[in-house]
Amino acid sequence: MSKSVFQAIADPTRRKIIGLVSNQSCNLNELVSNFSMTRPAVAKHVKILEDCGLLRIEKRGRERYCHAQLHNLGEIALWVHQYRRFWNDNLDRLEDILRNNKDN
Amino acid sequence: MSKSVFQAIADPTRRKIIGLVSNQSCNLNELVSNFSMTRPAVAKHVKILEDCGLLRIEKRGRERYCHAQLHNLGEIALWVHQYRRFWNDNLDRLEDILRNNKDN
DNA sequence: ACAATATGAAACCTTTTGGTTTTATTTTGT
DNA sequence: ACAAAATAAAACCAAAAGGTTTCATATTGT
Repeated sequence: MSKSVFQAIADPTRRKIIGLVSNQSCNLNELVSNFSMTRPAVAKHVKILEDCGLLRIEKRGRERYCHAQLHNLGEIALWVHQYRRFWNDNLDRLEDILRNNKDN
Repeated sequence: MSKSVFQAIADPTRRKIIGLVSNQSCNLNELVSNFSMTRPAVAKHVKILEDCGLLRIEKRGRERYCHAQLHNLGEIALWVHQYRRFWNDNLDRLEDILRNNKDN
């Protein structure tokens, strides 16, 4: 069963994977070298990220290149966004400013 | 052991609780009436949210009022924010606009 | 051709998670 | 005073999560 994006980013290892591939696409072994766990463990996390669309796997010979594909994080951004008044009033001001510059 | 905010919002029930109390503070029983699970189950979720600072419990007689306290969501917003270019280029423009209006 | 490389997949294990039922405690209304 | 209400807390349980080891498969370099 495929997880939600919320569940996907709940795990620190997966967030680190996202950080790594967002910086530079790489294959599984390169990813693994950044962690102190076995390759199958990292592979599972990659699979989960792929399943929920946060990662794209490009088959290149015997290697699999992992590319960040993070537009689904928009769902998180949207959800958090509705509560922004709880921690940052300035963001409301920012929206006002955007509205006033609509015609730029 | 207290969970991370990322873990806290991974569960749909907890996100719903956040939605409910952000709209209006209420006690446990009022919360429970919104779910088809037992009160102890909801109470556990509330406890988790309280532990990671997303909920404030006000003791009022024999009741416990739950208030949203969502500034810790800023951590999520910040994390997601760094990847915004992956799903919405307009937000970069928004930042530019903000910069240009710095002295307003 | 074939050893080495990069990976997938299955079987297994332990801990965590999300739920339940049961019991106890504190506060309130009459 | 005392029954009802609101909750806390503990014991328990099944399923999911996160890891491991082991084995199989496809691709590459020499």
